[in-house]
Amino acid sequence: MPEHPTGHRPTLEAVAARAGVSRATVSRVVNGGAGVRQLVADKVREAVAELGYVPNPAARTLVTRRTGAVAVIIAEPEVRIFSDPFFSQQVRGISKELNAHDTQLVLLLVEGPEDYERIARYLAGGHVDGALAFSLHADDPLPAIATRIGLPTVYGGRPAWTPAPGGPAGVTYVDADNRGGARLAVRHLADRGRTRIAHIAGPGDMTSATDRLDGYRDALPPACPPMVAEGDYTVEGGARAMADLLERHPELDAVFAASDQMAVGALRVLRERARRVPQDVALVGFDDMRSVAECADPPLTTVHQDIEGMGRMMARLLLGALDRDRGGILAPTSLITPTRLVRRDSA
Amino acid sequence: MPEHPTGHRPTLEAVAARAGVSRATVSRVVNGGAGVRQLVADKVREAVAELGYVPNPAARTLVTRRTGAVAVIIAEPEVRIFSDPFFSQQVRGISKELNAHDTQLVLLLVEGPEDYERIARYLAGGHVDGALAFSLHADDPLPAIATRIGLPTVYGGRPAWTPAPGGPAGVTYVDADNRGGARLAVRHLADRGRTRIAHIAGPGDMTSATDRLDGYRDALPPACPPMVAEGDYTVEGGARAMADLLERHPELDAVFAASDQMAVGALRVLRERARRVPQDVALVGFDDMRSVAECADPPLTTVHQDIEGMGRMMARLLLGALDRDRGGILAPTSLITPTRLVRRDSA
DNA sequence: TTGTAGGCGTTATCAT
DNA sequence: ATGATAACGCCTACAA
Repeated sequence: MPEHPTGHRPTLEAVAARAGVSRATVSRVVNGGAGVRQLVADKVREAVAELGYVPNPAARTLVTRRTGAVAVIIAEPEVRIFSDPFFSQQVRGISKELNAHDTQLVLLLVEGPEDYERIARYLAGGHVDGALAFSLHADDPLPAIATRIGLPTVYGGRPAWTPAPGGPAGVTYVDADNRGGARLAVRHLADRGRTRIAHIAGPGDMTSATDRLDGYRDALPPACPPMVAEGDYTVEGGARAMADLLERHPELDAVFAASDQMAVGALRVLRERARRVPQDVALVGFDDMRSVAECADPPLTTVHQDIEGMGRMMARLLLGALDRDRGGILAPTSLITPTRLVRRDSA
Repeated sequence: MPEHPTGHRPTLEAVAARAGVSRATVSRVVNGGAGVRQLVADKVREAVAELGYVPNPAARTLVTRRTGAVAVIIAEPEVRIFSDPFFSQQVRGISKELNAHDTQLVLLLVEGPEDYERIARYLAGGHVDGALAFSLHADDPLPAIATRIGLPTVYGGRPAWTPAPGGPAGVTYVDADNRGGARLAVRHLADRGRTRIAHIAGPGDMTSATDRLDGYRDALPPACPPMVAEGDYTVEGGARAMADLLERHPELDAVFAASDQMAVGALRVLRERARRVPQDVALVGFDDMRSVAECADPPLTTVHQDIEGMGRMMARLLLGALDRDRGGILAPTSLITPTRLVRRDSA
């Protein structure tokens, strides 16, 4: 196998010379080889192998105007991305789908507001053919940037400025059925005979949190008054919310937490206050992060969502738009993936 | 602010025409503007702004032979990457450093052995100027690929085929002082009067695990017999190892676990067996993953390492080599970052 | 089916 | 200090 650790790599020209054909023919063979005689094609492929030829992507991009890369933009405060396997899974799904289409993943981590300028410049530069963006808060400048540049973009999770699922979106996004999943959780609690069902909600500026809160309200039995405390999707936040809830509503007999992490925090506080789970207080989480839910004590009953699958869908949607038309008009579609309840021991 | 959602973006040519100068001058201004009269430079910058000109990276790469991107290659079985904030932190450190140098991060996730062909092709294609690679097992094909292609590469964690730290490396890598950290942990246990100190080790084919095991052996008091069980860095693995240890050595009064995750698993088993922590069994972890160590019950005493810092160092080493010489001979250096003990309640 | 030739947008080497 | 002009490596009409 030829090597070119230093010095210059062979070009189309070199392969052409070696195979005794023109550059055009080599190009055809390299790009699928339609319309080239079998015999000639074989000769070219041989030359390619002998010389260890690899196409120069920059040159290719220059003429085709396609980079074969998409950006994955993750803007999230440290606290979450550190402790949350959520992104890892979603990125993994994306990566699988992109790999299958020979497309590269350029990771753009947003550390602070000042980064958006850099990111805008990058996207405007035409380094990538499209973008996948996550967890946008209401004031996120990214959508405006993407729109201005005309960059096909798929969002992960319903963007905050978007009407509730079902309504016209204006953008393309993939999300779990947060509201439906929350209903599942609360209904399960009610079915188990609980009548004082509280909710530990996520941050009010995230749609996953508000959608789950809506689902909680939907499914709450008429006789049960809403009891809600807001956390921030972290273990600590869940613990604080639980303490708050116990203070205000000592009579509660069930809790639906909007994330497994918060459920774990709640678990800790409940144990400290000597409330048994599930006997005294039944608890249901959300996310079904196995490393969290299964290892909790007791293991968490929780709402499962296919995170990796959502990542794959995002990539698929984008790739579809990319090779359908190169202008990149992405039909505003929202794709909602189903959730289901996973019963373990906490409820 | 001009937009080019569709149609063609302005080129150097257009800017030159608008400013009434040559392409060469515009190029100079865009690239720092040395050797151009102030007046002319300003005129050019104005034209750039008016037209919303952004350089075409492909064209630039074609002639400079630099992409301004580096690959981050992560090869790890699902089980870890899902539950481990380790990579997130390291990637974050890398991202920060790369951003500061206007360099892009291309993420290459290795799903299986069959992926190496794809990755080799990608790296050989000259899409990136260098690579950062993680957690290589002994038989990983990546180093051979990187060497063959002549791609400057920095490794995260001592590669398995490499002699113990201190010896000649042959490659450049950044690692924590695993051995020293393990000594810290065991010494702390001994100082607290423990005389039967066991160890839950990580996978035998990872240097972080074997180095920590070596450190355990180093610091073990002469009177204390080595008691070791192997886990796999996961909560479950830690639980199994702990159960195993208790079976074989019921007399143990302290445990040093090679990761916080495994320590959490151990914690669960100890509680099930009614051994109090730290009274009956003192426990020290490794990693100081805050989300894990602080939230454990009791909070874990553990060995801290600066994971994000390690990521930054990796990037810094690579970038340094990249703009020092463009051939990319990276002096084989190993950089070992210090560890320290963080005392909480488990020991 | 194959070859010829032009151009993609930039940097870099010369002159001037 | 500035401007021509030649690469850089590839794709793609168009011609043969």
